[in-house]
Amino acid sequence: MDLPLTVKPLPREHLPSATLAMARFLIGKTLVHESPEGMLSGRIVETEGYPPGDAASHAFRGKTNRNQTLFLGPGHCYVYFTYGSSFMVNVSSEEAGIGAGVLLRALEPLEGIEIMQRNRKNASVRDLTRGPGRLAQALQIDKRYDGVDLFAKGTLWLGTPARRTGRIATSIRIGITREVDRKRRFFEVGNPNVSGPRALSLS
DNA sequence: TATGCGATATTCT
DNA sequence: GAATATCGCATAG
Repeated sequence: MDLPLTVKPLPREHLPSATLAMARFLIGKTLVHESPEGMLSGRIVETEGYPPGDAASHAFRGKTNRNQTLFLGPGHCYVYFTYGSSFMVNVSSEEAGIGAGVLLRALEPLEGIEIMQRNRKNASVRDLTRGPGRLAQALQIDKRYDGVDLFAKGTLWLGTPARRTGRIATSIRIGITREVDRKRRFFEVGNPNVSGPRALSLS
């Protein structure tokens, strides 16, 4: 299965300049990893925005060794490890010097499904990239990619939509303990690869 | 289908 | 030393 011809690198200037606009914008776009084993790609179907001043953001308490990628300017890949088992993939989302990001929570697998299944033993196709930890494992994205510019020539990049994007809805975010009422989660309505409780993915 | 719980390691306090 | 932007398995309904 080849990458649809319509998928090309996304021009950096198409990125909205604010975090929540970017979180919505990224729904339907393509995440591509040209891994040593082959092409791995998926449609982004679920994101969460963590804008400046958000107490749930890793950048809220200022720059640290871990979160410095969030301060690099729009379009950099912030990867961190959590819960002793999972990597999380984010896109930095504000101008250089301001820490903010968009968490990529779920993909719809497009290309390299067999490789993804090898990476994630015992997972059904639906579960390959449904959830932030799962998508990172399926696409083999780890700490080595922290700081990568997703709009520069490289092996990890953002592409144009592979097909038309469905309706987008919002909800509160998942797995946080602060600013819990903010509706900063975005998802493609009805897509089976969207993660989280069913009740959060309706409307 | 829904809910609950333990595993696990890195970061920050 | 505590907390964590989660996952997968177990159990119950």
